Amino acid sequence: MPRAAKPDRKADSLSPRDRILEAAARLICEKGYDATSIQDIADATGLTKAGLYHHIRSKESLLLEIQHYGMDVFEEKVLSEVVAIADPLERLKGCMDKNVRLVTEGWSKEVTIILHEHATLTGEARSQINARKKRYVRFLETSFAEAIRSGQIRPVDPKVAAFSFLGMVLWIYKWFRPDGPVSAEQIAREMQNILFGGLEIKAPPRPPARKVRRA
Amino acid sequence: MPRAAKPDRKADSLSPRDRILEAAARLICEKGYDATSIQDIADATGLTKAGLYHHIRSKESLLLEIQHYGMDVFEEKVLSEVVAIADPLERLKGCMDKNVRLVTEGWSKEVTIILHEHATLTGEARSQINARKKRYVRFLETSFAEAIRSGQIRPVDPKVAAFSFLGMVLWIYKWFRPDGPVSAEQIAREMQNILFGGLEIKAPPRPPARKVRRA
Amino acid sequence: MPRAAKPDRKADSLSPRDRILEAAARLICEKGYDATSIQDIADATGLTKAGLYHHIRSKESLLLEIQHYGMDVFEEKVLSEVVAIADPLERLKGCMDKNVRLVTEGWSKEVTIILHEHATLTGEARSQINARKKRYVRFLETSFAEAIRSGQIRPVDPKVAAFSFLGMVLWIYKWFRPDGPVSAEQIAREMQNILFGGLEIKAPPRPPARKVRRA
Amino acid sequence: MPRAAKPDRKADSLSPRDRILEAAARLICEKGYDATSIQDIADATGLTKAGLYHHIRSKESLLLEIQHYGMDVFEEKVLSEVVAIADPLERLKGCMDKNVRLVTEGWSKEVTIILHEHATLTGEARSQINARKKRYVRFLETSFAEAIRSGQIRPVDPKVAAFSFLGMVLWIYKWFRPDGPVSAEQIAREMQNILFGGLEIKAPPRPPARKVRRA
DNA sequence: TATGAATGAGGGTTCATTCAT
DNA sequence: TATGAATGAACCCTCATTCAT
Repeated sequence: MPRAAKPDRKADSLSPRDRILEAAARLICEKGYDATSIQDIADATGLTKAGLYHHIRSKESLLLEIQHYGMDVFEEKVLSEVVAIADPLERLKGCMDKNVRLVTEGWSKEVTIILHEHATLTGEARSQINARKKRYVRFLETSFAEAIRSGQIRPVDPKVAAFSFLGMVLWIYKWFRPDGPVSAEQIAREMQNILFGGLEIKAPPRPPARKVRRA
Repeated sequence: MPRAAKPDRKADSLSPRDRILEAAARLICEKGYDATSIQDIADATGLTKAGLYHHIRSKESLLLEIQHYGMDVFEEKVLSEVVAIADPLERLKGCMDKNVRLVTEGWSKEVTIILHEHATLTGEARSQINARKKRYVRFLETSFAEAIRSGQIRPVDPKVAAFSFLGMVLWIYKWFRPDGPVSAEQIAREMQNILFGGLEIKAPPRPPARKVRRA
Repeated sequence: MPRAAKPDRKADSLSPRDRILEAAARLICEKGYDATSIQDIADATGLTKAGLYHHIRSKESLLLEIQHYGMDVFEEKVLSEVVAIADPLERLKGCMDKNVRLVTEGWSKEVTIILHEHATLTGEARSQINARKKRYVRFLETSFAEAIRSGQIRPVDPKVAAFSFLGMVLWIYKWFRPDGPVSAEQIAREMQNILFGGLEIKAPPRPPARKVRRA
Repeated sequence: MPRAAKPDRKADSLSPRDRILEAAARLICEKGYDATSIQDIADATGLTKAGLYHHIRSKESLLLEIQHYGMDVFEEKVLSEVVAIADPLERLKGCMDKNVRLVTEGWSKEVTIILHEHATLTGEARSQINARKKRYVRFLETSFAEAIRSGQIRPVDPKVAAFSFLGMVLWIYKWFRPDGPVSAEQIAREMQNILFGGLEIKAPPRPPARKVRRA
């Protein structure tokens, strides 16, 4: 399993194991799991097919590992950065910012695979990944519920809110192009604005507003 | 063997052709295009592989036909219902409502396939479908831009707004279960609320502002 | 079986049967027997595959019939024209002339098929055609032997002479193009010249030769 | 499994690759390309179909390789042996001798395939082989033209002469049987005799000879 | 570690032929 | 006669995986 804490001199100094994961992720992301053959991965790593099997147990285990790795990165780059934020609205905004950047900046391969090959794994492997995904959904749901209770955002269904958040953010992998007209920063800013700029109850307004109206 | 003498509520009275499309859509939706074999589809329709080829030209043509059919339904059930709405905000709200219902009520198979197998078709076939998809994106972008110009919603990037809309709505296919805790109606209502209830510039503020300007 | 004695107003007035044979011959000549499907022949005749089977017994029977028909035409246009010639050398020269014309002028399709699909038929069907071919070889051998006995041509092996004759003449189907630089007439004349102009013993030499034998 | 420790006179010591080519050539020669299945070739080599594909790229590539190999052998055993002969008539006679021996002695399989499957290859592969064939035709044409200019043979059309030469010689593959009544040597001798014994202008002898006799 | 060779299973597709209508 | 539908057998080829070396 690739550790994030590494000399990190880029792809050339990686262990064979990591070079395989790297190549597999690239190919599976580009062509899909079924359309990527073991031969493709062997070619991309300069190994023979049989040689490859000294490093991996099976094609499916590769996919599982890539998905776990993607979740590792996600949890490191997104979740762990925001879990400690006490204010639920700030937590959600931070989460959106980090998540947009993850999807748009460099880790899109693994994320794309997790999203696109969501039904390829089966049995235990599938359950493992699904459990990790559900943790994230629940984290979002909980945060939305908190923000509603605290009066920071309007009372909406937390589940629908969480999946709306996810849909907006994860859908990005289907249309974003790094060399396109919209930058990652713009997307992060605009999406925060779109979802929270409206959703959010503009703090002073409401209670005063009521008072004013009553007056 | 299809007997004509039957109550025939649904699938039983279809032409062989349509029964094949129906079965193929179901299987491809469930397992993915690559994981669905011609044998699977033959089994599901009670034909032999060779018999199947009496009705279709190739596996890929099946996928193309399903996707075109999905786009047909989409354009009939969603686009054609809202294009004539003059008010851009109402148009967008109506569009969201119709689209959510399409995704949640019965046509999800074809839509799912269009979304999930977005890179499976190649060449001319792929271009055809992509062109139809892009029409929808542009329709949304344009509507958002109009609504911004008319002052009905806050000034956000129309492209990001359009893809946020799409992400929210289309992502539904990944999590919605008809027998789940959230109904299709709820989703439609809540998502309208989430995206426009916030995005929209609340009416009261504006009139005074206008009056002031006019004054 | 197509009769040669017909109104002969060309392809349009033919019986379905003959239109099938005509189309099959054309296609099999162009693409080969294995590469020509029953569907191809059905398409070319405007029939359905099943309709075709009302007129023919099997694909192989079609090939047999075409080959028999080719042999019919050959015997009518070549053999029957020259068998009665008493002088063996004149007979051979006439035979070459007729044969070259047959191969180059209009009946090349059936002849090509007989030559190219010489191993496609099996069993009884193959034997039938082979028997007819062998008759021709023996006819040539006999004629060469006669011409040698009569002192008209030099003493060569009649079998090799016969197959040389055949090779020269039948090979034409591999290289002749009606719109090419060499006309059918030229070929006929030149090949007579090449084979007999040389082979033939020029008049004067002969008498001495007899004397030698007598001595 | 190829064991190295063996007397190994012929086929047994070949590389798997060559054993495949050998078997394929034999089968394709016997039954034709279309009628020879990959399964046939696999059976003949003791491999499975999938195992076969470890050594070859496709069925068509096998045919191409066989044809190129046939041309290689032809150029080595025929062309290279005679190109250097200065006298054009001697060159043609030598060529006929070598060519007859090639067709009758052991290399007939590949030659037969080149001749019979002349329309099976397509595209680039076909062009490659055709180019090599055409070189030979031009070589013969040129040699005939030279021999005519030098007054060694009577003035005939070089193109027709070249194709007559080819027809005689190549047709052999259709009728020659190693255990038949005519030996390869006989064929070579007789065909030289038939084509050149007559074609050739008996140099000074004839016109003077006549005068002398008359005198 | 590494590999060449091999394989069983299965992929999509085509074929000549049949038969109820 | 004619046909739409169907089929069993075969087609070429690819796959993930294994194993002796």
